Amino acid sequence: MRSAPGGRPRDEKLHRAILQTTYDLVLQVGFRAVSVESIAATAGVSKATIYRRWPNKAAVVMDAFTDRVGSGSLFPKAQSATESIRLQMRAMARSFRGDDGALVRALLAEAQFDPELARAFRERWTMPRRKLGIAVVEEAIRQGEMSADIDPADVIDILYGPIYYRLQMGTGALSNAYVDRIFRRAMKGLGGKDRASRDCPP
Amino acid sequence: MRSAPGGRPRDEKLHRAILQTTYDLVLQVGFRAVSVESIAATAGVSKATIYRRWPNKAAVVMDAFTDRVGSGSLFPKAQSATESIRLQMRAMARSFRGDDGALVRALLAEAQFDPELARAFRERWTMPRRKLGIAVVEEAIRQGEMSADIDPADVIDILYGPIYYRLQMGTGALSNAYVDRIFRRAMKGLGGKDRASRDCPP
Amino acid sequence: MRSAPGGRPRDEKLHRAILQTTYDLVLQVGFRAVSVESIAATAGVSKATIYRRWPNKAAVVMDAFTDRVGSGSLFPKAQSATESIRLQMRAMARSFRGDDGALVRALLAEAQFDPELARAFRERWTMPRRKLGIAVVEEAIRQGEMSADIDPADVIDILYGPIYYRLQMGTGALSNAYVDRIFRRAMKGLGGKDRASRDCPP
Amino acid sequence: MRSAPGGRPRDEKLHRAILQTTYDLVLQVGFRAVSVESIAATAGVSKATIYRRWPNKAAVVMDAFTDRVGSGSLFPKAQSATESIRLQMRAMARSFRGDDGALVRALLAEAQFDPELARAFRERWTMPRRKLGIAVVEEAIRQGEMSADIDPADVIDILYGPIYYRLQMGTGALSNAYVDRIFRRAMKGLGGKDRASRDCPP
DNA sequence: ACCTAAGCGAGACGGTACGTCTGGTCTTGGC
DNA sequence: GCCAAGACCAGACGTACCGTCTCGCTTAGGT
Repeated sequence: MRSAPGGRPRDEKLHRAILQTTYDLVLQVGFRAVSVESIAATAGVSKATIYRRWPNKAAVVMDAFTDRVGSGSLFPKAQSATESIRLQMRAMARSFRGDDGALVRALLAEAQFDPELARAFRERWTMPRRKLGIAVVEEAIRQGEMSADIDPADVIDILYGPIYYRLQMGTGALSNAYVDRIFRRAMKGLGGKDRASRDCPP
Repeated sequence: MRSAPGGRPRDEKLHRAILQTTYDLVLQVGFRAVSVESIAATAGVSKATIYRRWPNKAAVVMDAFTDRVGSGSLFPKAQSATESIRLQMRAMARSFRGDDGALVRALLAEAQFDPELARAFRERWTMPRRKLGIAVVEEAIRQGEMSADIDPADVIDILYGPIYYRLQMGTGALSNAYVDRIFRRAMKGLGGKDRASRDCPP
Repeated sequence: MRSAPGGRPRDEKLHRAILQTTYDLVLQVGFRAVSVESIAATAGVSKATIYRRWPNKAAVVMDAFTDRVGSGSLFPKAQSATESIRLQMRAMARSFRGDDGALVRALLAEAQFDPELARAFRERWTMPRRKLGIAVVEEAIRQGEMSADIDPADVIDILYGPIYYRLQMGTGALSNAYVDRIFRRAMKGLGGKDRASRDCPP
Repeated sequence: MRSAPGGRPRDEKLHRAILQTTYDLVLQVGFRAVSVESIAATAGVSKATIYRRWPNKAAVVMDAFTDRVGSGSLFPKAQSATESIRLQMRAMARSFRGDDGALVRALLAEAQFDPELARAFRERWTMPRRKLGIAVVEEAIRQGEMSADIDPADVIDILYGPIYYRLQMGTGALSNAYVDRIFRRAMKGLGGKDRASRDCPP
């Protein structure tokens, strides 16, 4: 078994510089207006260096983004699991109101045209968050805060679907009030007075 | 006010031919791969003719799409208002599984980069459906099928958010089963024990 | 029978501007250092406009060159046909000492790597001159100034071959004295005193 | 004389391997299509190793070429000095019809853009051959086969100029017949009537 | 029956970015 | 200290679309 055959290693400083530049550029002028050429020029790097490391602009931006946001401790401690979820929803909405919102919108949009990016977005943004969320939901179920007969993944969809929906549709602000309303309503259910008789078709 | 001094009127056949060609092309090769040039060439029309009528590709595709789907009779008759909503959710999921899904994904994605398209998408796709949906929700409330203290718009977000979420995230299939699960769970609420006894007695 | 189907005609001013710019650039910085990009930038023209009209840099330079030199009245009037040839050889040598020399060297060199350019060079530079030269040689033969049993094409090769040779090899200056020497010697023949007996192998 | 101060000596095997690879590659795909990278890759050598030994591609090819052809025994023995020249012209034409022709064309062409290569080509190809040729011409003059009042260098130009001319212009094949015609005509001179009676009596 | 404004096809144009390629230099770690 | 490997900067390549424009031709209305 012979050792690796040599060759100059990639320059990690460059990596960081490119991602930083990319992040800044995207926020300044928007995803569409950023080009690989502008990233290269701004970062003082040749285009080839970028294409050696990423297949296209979207991949660079994806990296620049996930480098930033990480996948860290997302669910704040709270009195209960459900309360932790509510706070996390608020935190996500808040971040969507800022720079992250623009990036998530752009990346999620671009992913609709680029299967590889879609995969990356799912693996590096969506799924880590879903997994954390599902764990908290399971805890909530264990604590009896949520029904036992529930699929945790559905809970995530019901609670977070509306947030992404507003982010993209622009039907209204992603305010804390909105988040709280959605949360409360989803917890209580939409059904009316005598709902028991109706919402359980045989 | 002077009268129009003559001039040749727009050719309506062309309009239809262009939209038809556009629709077909987008389905064949995808939104990204379609260019105004390819539409013009395929439709046997000059680029100028297209740019005389639409500001850019997205607008043409938007027209081609809404021309097709209309905003017609969306909520099927059913035993109850809530049941009508459920059936409509199923219908939307079904259409999202087909060609419409690809188009809605592409248009919604593109709209993230194009405020004008975003406006058009909202006005011609999102809002008509929301309005119909809200009306049905209001009817449901009147009938006591849904709580009186609810914002109908939130109901729409909670029920449809998850559908768009899956459409774009690709976290799972938009099956009827999924739709039913989301619907039932949203109606019942996510909350646990203390309400479980009322929800679905064995 | 309908007329040509329209379309915007090429802008002739642009054509001239591009060729002029190209010519100037090549003389300033040399063939190799000129790029299509620099031509476009200097001429205030987009790259696409150049590529719409020529397949590559060499073709532009070829055009720029032949546009300049034309294929005009090359053989000056003189007392005799042979004298006309000598004067033309001097004229060519003189032009090779100037800008044309650099261009002919570059184009002939580039043509060694580009069959299409080679064809163009032959058709637009070499052959027109050869044809004129051959006609004058034929006149010389008619006038008894040159042997009757001679292939005029060989005469051109013998007289002009050395000029191109010096142009490219750099073995010496293309002076009038050199041209005259080559001309006189070629006319008289290389053979010595008793050459008749030797240079006609049976 | 100081001893070598340590350090690893250059690997001569590598040198030969690189030149061999280069030669083969150039013949296979042509001078233009060969890059230093392709030579390095094919020879299993790093680019740096090549750039450590030669300044650029042309220099490598130049070496690969002269390594092959040498400057060896060029003028065959013959009955007379002039006949030796004729046979050498044939030999050169034959070699130009083969692989060497392609290489000489490419190198001479490239030399038009690269003064250093031009110098090398002159010193290692052109001048050795010219010197040998001039010596033979001087011998021919001593033997009375050529005029005494002649510059041997001009003889070389007149006889070999046409061969290079055809090699590059592509105005016709470099056949033995062509060579013989040029040789005979140059020996006899192009001039007409008054000398015709002396030249080749029937 | 004109007349005239506009529609139309064709396609040239200035721009801009793409992703690829090569040239020549430099760096790392093994031998 | 040479080597293979290969990262790096620089910058041209030729292509593809964009959205605008100009050119002549055609075609309906208004008079």
